Amino acid sequence: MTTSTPRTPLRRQSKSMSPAGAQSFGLNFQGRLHGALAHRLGVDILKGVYQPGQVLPNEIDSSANLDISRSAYREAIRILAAKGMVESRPKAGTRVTDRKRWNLLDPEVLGWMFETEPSDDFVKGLFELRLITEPAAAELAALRRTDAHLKVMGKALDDMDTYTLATEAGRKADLDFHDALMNATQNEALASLSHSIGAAVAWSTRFKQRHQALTRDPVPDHRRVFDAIARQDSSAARWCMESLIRMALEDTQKSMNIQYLD
Amino acid sequence: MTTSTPRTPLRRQSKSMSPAGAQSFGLNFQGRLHGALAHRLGVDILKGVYQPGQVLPNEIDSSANLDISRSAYREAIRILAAKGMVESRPKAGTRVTDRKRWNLLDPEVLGWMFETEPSDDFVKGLFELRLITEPAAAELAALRRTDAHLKVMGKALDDMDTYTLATEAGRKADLDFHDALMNATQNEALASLSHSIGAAVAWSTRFKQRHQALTRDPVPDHRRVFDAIARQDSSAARWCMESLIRMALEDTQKSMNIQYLD
DNA sequence: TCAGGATTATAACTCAGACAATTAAAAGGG
DNA sequence: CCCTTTTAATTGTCTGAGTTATAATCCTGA
Repeated sequence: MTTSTPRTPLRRQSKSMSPAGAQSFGLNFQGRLHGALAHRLGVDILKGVYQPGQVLPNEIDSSANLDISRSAYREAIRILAAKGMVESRPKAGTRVTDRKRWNLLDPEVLGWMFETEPSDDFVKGLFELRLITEPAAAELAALRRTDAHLKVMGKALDDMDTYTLATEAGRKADLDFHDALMNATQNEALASLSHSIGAAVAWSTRFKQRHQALTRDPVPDHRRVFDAIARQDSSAARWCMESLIRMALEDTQKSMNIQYLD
Repeated sequence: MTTSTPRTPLRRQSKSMSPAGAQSFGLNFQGRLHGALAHRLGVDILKGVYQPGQVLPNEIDSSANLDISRSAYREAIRILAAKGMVESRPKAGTRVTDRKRWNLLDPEVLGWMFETEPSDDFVKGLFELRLITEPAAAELAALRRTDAHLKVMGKALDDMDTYTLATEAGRKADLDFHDALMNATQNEALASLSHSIGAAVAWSTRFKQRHQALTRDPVPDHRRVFDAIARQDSSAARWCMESLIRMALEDTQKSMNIQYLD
């Protein structure tokens, strides 16, 4: 029990068959060792396996234990450092930074978050943030949208209808809709934020799907938002978006708390 | 003129005197080659020296031209990739990703943004985002703050008063105030967002300082927010925060446009 | 006993050169 | 013209060495 065996084989098994299972399912970063390791370490940090303040074993030992080269290991650490999760200094080692410094809104970090069961508080916080930003965004979109934006949103809405949130294509359409809406706000910073949150929401949607069949058809809610934006009714857009998010929150909470109640 | 000379000497000049100038002034990442390079490339991408879709010269040539090792170069690229700014694939090379995928709210990226004169639109967008999130945050803080939060905020406020925004200590106090406020909201995601934006605001404050003496004493505005939160008056907190940001926006715009007008 | 400066040991950092794996693009075959 | 095979360019990975920064220790002197 001296050498801990890796939980899942970090690297693709020598020359085995192609792993269509994970690769095709939105989990990118596969096939690159440094990415895979960053992923694993990131998840471990988020799970608390490595706690803030704790220093990781040094490069030599770590890479040896993981049976990868120092280069690959270092690149993984560089990725985590770029996301504010670790900090390396000569002689002092690499230590997990304080939680406040983590870039929780980084799309990849959010993805890692939803890999495990995210804490109830965090999900609530995320929806709270959505309730703050997205209605405001809808309002701006209603004021600034062009016909081009409208067309993209309409297309996405139709796609959501034909496929559903149960399919990958449907979830992509959902993302497209929100992305187009954010583009319509003409605010890059806001768009960037919502892009991140959107990714997280997509993860949570998958999460919901796993735990219970989707209760509600989300398309009508979306269409109300769309219509309001189309007729440039900013206050209606705000209100409809708010109600859309509240619905989603309700669904999510139902599917999450179901394991706590009874 | 075949080999382009580096603009600033990426690496510390062999054994010259210590560079207290930059190091002590909030510019971290110095002294680490990969960090310095990521910084330079990041700024170049943001400036449009490398445009989205463009592929960078390959690792071998790049590292040779920059006179650094491939490892250091690769780690720099890994950092940029982690921030969504580039994407590498074997045979295809490393290309600058679409602007929409950049993590503009990453604190480091925001820092790079303000390194050069950021576009007027971007700054406006940032303030728009502040106007959306921070009043809402103040409202939540008023509802959820504990005495401990209040104490920290009060301390920061006093510090802002004694030092001013003209000093590093004063700007830090400003950051502390906003950070404490965000902690009071008990919303990690919101706090993470505001931490990023706060960093950007600090940069823009420095920017303002460079171009004109600060016109207004910001402490009274902050104190009004503080008082509202102290007495748990959520709507007042929202309103005061909104007005605080509008003032800051006004100052910033004045100092930015001054170079266009006459 | 303690403060401050020199020393040391440890970690990250950088380097060089080789080989492997991936894949876009070209070549070839039906 | 489409599909398959080959090729070649590029990133990815590995190894092993030396360098540099710095936390911790030791030492000196007050």
